[in-house]
Amino acid sequence: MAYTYAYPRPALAVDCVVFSIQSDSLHVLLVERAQAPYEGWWALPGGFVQMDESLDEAARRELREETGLSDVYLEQLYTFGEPTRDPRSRVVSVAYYALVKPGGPPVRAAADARRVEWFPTAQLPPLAFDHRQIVQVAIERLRGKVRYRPVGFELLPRKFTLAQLQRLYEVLLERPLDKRNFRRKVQEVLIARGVVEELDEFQAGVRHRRARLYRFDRARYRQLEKQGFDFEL
Amino acid sequence: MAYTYAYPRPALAVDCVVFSIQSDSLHVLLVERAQAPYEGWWALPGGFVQMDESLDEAARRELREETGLSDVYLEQLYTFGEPTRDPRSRVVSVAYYALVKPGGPPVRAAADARRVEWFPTAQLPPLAFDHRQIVQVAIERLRGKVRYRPVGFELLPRKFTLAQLQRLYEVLLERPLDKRNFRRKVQEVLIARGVVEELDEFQAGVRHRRARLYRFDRARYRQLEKQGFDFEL
DNA sequence: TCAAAAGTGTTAACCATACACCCATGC
DNA sequence: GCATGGGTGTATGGTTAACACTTTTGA
Repeated sequence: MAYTYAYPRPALAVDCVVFSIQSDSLHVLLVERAQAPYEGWWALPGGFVQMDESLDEAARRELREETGLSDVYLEQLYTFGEPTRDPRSRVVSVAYYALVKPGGPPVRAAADARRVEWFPTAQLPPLAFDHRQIVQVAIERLRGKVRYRPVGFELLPRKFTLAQLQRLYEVLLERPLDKRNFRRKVQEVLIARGVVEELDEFQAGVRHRRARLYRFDRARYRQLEKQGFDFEL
Repeated sequence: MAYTYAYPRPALAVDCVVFSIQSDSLHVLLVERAQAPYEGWWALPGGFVQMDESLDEAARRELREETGLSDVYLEQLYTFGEPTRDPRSRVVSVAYYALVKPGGPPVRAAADARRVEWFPTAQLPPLAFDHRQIVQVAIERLRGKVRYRPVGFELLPRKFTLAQLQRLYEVLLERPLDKRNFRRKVQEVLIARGVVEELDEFQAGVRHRRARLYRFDRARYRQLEKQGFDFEL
């Protein structure tokens, strides 16, 4: 089958910058390309948009097909369209970033991906196309967003301790936070307003005092967000 | 001439939400479409991306062709790609927003545009496609951005008074600001650091005390931005 | 001389920051 | 019993917010 148009069209792709936290540092998921161009190079998971799916759907589909991931937090990042960003031909790519919670099923390579692996953002291998730049933009966006929106919870397990939450913020903001001030803030802006729920459950099996567990209430947050809820660490 | 591909491709367009301030309220520039679909409807200026131009270039070209505007502040907004957003066929649109200073050459209709007109954001006519939604997203982005980046200056004349600057912020933030507190803040965060330059010039021809004029130093801001300059009203 | 907007300081409330010790648990 | 991280309150300095009158100009 072939498709013919009166004017030339760029190809349209999506690419995903998938973040997770591992051993207290920010990681990105990369796939090793099985095909030219850049065969054998590491790249962002992604691929071409199909005619009957939205851009968000395309991003989710490609993620599922190439890495096995589903149920992630996904948000559009930026659209990259320099005429020469793909050596073959004009390809415009709508980039997304995704946040994944630890403890889900492990990633597995499939489709066009030979291998799939998590890399710490501080030590990325050379990347195909302009993917290095895309990762850079995604990191900046994430760091900016976390200051005024509670996206960080998407990087934690469903039930988490306040120490985990604090470490997450320290990793993302790249500065140490005071434990007591952090807890007071979380208490008054998140717990008091019901965005974070204090559970009657505790850690188990640790060789020190067990920490209380908490849960993020996304529905409650959405509700407050509409009323102009001003989040700030 | 015809162009043939092995797989179908969405068409790729750009659309621009052009903002200006007029009589103390935020306006958007719309064009009346000269062609189907939505012939006779108001729409955002925009059009299809050509193969040899970047997305930014496409946005600037379309703005120039349809409205005569050039030399505007332009920034990518979001990419809209619902499969049914265009009734003819699949069209993905990379939306931009632009800020224009008052007092430039007047806009003029050309190319596919029958008329060009400024509308206050509070009273927009029915818009073609999903352009109403795009405008909505652009307004939210602008309101958010102005809180932590000095984009507002792109909506003021090159030389402006502090009262104009304050009115601008009041329009964008939708709340009144205290004159003395506002001036102190501008003094210590912008003037003291050289981002805004105090001129030895004053308004003329007003029937009250003449206000001092100021100028935004974009180069100076760029320089500080790299060093992690924390702007905040 | 009047109307209209420019320009200018002080005080009180609030918020952010810095800081140190006891508690519970598993080994 | 000791090592490990969990959990808790207060005092200080800095920032924000509220507030009113005098000045300059053109008509």
